[in-house]
Amino acid sequence: MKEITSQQQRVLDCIQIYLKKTGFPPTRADICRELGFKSPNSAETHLRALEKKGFISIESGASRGISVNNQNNSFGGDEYPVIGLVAAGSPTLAEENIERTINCPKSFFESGFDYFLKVRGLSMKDAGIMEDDLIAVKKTTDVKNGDIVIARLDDEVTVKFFNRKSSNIVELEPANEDFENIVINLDSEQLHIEGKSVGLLRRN
Amino acid sequence: MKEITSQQQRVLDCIQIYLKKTGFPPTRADICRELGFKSPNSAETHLRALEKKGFISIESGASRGISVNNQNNSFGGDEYPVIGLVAAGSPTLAEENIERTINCPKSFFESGFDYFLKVRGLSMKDAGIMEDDLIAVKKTTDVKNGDIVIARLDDEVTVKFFNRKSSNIVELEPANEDFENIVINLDSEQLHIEGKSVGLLRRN
DNA sequence: TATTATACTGTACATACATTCAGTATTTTT
DNA sequence: AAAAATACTGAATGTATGTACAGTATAATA
Repeated sequence: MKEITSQQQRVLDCIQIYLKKTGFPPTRADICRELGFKSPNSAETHLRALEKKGFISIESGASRGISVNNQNNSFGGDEYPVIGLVAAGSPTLAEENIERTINCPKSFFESGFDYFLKVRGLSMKDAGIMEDDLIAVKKTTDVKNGDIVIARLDDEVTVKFFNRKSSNIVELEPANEDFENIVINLDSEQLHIEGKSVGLLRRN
Repeated sequence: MKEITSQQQRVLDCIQIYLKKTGFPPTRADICRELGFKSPNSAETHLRALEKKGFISIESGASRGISVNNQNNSFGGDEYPVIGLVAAGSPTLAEENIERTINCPKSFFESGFDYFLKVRGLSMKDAGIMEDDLIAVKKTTDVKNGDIVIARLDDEVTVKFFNRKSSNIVELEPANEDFENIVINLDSEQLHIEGKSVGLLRRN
């Protein structure tokens, strides 16, 4: 792979952006429109240069027959928000709570998921959940005993094991002996199940 | 999303396969060729039906202007092997050691990685690494003290903290008080560093 | 029973597009 | 100093391609 010029990089970027936006590659005219060229041959020569250098492949005669050879791009998946687990306040998908996004396929965690929750504290450390880990959360209220749930009590959001003791008693159990069980009487207290953990992602 | 007929499913599959193979969507004629239709209008009507039902979008007038709306496909990334951490034997990429593969972008773990290693045992549990977790391994021998490394002693492969005590003494430290440090004298013993952990993936 | 959706073949046509040729100019390499 | 690569404009052309129109036939709905 030879080195790329700045203009060729612009054209390559243009192709990638167009692909992500529309789902199919641009025509020569599309590239001209995006980059301000006035002749389709401007795009053509850049494309041929990119092909010669190995960055793209061009199917001869086919309209929009451009494919980007470089496969380590993160295109193709969705952007999933990373939400900080703040001590107070619910983990909503409001923009101000989104720290950043991560690109990965929806099917990455088996049952699908909705967002990543960034973990604070060590209350679940014996379950292998450490500070700054990202929990893949599936929004659901359908949880079973033993599930790791994202629960909200008033404005406090927490990650704990779910354990229904009786029809009106739920225990939220940490996985760390330094922390106490939280016993909730549903008759007198409000418990919101935001979702449950379906996976975990840690990036060193 | 209404229900799809079997023929429409065939056309949709055809589009996805064509996309994966070539990087751009098929023409009506391409679909006919793939599925044995003799008139481009056969493809056209199926496409319009798929559009009406919401499975695809069609950019009017644009050649190959088909985009698949369903985004939970895992296309676009690479396939990374998952290697079982057997008590004896090195974690090679030989086919017999590959349990399965996972599709994700190379850039998913910041510095890039080479394969997933499936964890056996709890020797690193206080580092949040549990049984059956998948460690993203980057093949390298460039490791620093405190890195979690995949090390091989004779035929024994293990995941531990790396700690170089002196020029010829290396300690491999577990993150579990039930396990002992492994002290290696490089003068008398062979230590192979297979790589280091750059991330972790857990799927419930 | 009439209507709509599905599932095709076959022909035709305007235009969307790739591609070539002819220039001009600057920079880089040999 | 010559050659090759880069970076464009502008015009021209053949064909690749979307799409409409005209049929035929069967199954599913209303």
